[in-house]
Amino acid sequence: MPELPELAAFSAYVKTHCLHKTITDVTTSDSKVIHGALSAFKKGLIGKQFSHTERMGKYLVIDLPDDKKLAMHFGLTGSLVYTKNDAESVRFSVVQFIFKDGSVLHWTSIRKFGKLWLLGSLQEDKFLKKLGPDALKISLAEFLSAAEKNKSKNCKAFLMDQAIIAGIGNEYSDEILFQAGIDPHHAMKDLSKNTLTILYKEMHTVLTYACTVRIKSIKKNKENFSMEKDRDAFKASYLQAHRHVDMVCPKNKNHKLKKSTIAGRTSYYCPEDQI
DNA sequence: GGTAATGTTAGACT
DNA sequence: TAGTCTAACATTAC
Repeated sequence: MPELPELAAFSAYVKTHCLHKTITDVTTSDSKVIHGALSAFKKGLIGKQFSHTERMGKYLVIDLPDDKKLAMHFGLTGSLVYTKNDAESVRFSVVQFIFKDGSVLHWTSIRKFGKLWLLGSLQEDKFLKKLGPDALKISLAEFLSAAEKNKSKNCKAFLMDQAIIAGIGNEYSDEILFQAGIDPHHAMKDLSKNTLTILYKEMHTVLTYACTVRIKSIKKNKENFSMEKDRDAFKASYLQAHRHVDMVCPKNKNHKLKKSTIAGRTSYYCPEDQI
């Protein structure tokens, strides 16, 4: 689930609860999610403070002293949960950052596909280095030129390719294509310049709106927020509330959504409104 | 109990 | 060679 808007919410969450507090310990129930040796990871964090955090695509990058950084990726099922004390048990908590005041930031994950690692600079990391421009920062000109370079690529695969545009995953690619009225089966070369411009604009509109929804819900819940429970937070004209649920097209109640595998992923779309 | 699941990557394939 | 596609990863929920 964690795509660009969720990452924006995680970033806001860390800023609200975790900055400028000394880390007294780092514990984990499964060190394989930590890149490199656990001892080095702990050593790099204990006694330090988070000074700032930013989202980069689907990665969260937290600043530490001396230009060091902590990077997190959430995989399919990752989240963050902050608790005021270390006695509270948190479901699927895998890594715990314990602060001096007794509060804890839990990096949670059901399937443990995500990863955490320390890096000296952004440039040294092979994953971050491979990221394309952020979906909310890419210009229309860059977007159009990327479309030209990836003519034969399927449009949904294009949106989800982190090396082309960073931050979009399966759910939001469906939502963006739905709002743009584009059939997800198309290759990029099938789309006119005019259609590509609509796609670009919808990418912005959908992601910006989703960011406000996610940030609002993370603030409302303060601690222990869950995004899964918040599907209904999206307005009715969005696919979010209908996929998986009633399968009714938000644009026309007489249309039924279709589920099929496109670009290797489970996709939901309206065969009548997306052409 | 079988199946699918919101991400990424290595390796296979064309 | 380069672009594109598929299987695998680990675990849970339905």
